[in-house]
Amino acid sequence: MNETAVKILDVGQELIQTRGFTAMSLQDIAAQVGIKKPSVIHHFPSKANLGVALIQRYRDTFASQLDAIRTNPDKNAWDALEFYFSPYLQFAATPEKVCLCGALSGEVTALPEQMRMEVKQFMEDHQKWLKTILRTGRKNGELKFNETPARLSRMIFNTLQGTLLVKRSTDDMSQLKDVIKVITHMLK
Amino acid sequence: MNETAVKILDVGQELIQTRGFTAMSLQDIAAQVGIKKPSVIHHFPSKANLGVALIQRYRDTFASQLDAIRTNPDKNAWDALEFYFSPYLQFAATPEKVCLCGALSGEVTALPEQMRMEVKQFMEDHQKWLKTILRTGRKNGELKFNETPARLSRMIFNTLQGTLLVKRSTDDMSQLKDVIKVITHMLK
DNA sequence: CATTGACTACCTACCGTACGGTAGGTATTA
DNA sequence: TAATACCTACCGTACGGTAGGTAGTCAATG
Repeated sequence: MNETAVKILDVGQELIQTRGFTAMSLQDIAAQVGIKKPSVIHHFPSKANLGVALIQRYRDTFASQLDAIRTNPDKNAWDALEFYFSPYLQFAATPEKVCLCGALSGEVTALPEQMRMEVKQFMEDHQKWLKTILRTGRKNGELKFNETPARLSRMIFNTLQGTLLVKRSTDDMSQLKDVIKVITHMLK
Repeated sequence: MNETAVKILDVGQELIQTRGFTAMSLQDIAAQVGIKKPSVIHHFPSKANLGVALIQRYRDTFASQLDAIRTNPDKNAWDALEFYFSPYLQFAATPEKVCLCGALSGEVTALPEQMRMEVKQFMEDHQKWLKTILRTGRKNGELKFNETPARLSRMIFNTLQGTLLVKRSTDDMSQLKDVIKVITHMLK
């Protein structure tokens, strides 16, 4: 993957996170990268293909980072959770960015099927990772809660995703801080 | 508001809830209503105007129903909450429908400003209503929780919105049921 | 060592399609 | 007669994508 292709993915991802896939055009991407529209197609054979590549990269980046912290014996459950919250806090610090897959979830039925599958996989990955952290964290006595880890992991993931979207729509940064506080209290 | 205009709003709302605003065309609406595209414009001067009218109607319908149950002395906090959950459960029972404003939240920055304002107002209305229910419910001893009503109302609303979107993307109905269970346990 | 051929990255020019919206007309009703 | 609801025909624009060409890189070869 060469430099231009990476730039295309970067710009495309940012545009989806801020505007959505349907509302983003190849022309928009080309302009921000500094090339012409057909050159985008030269690197990715279609918009759908670009979309898939972009989610895959996003998924992989998360997967390797989350895996690293999960298997690191120096990191406990609270370290892992704090790490997990950090990208949400980073998105929320911008005026318009949300999670890539959260952004896509609103128009998921208008997406090519391969993209739908990637979005689904992303969500299942994250819920599964959270479930593992919750289960082992409770076993170690670091976390305390009465729900099943499966249910609680869904609650946490869905809340964070929903909160980013609501935060952007209401332009109210305290949404995310409030929600993370509640989640934290639920685990003590 | 005549019959055709109402049908246009109905179809438009359904299309946004299932596909999104950007991905929905006036032609799509016309076809499902059984008229031609310029006739849609005859009833609503622009797509943006239609979008605004549609959210306003959605907001008003919720507002009057939520107000009715809030001020009804025969209904307690649990009645109100159960009532509030019901539309989410109805949406989740379909394969593709989410909350109108949840659907729009993913592409909010690509929307005309008036629509953005309506979406924002919807979310603030709902969070405020939930806050009131939580506060008075705790005062009456019906609900028990340690968070502030403000924080918890945000958590609940954002979770329900996020869960509908995740449910549709993952095609997993149990997402919503799990989350409602967790919310219920949090209030007991 | 110079020439060639294959490959890559990028371009201009263009295609068909679909979009939101307009102009202007007809039929119906009050 | 005036207003409403609807139509056909059309406009300009923007979209995703294609065709075909240019300039540069680089390895193989006479």
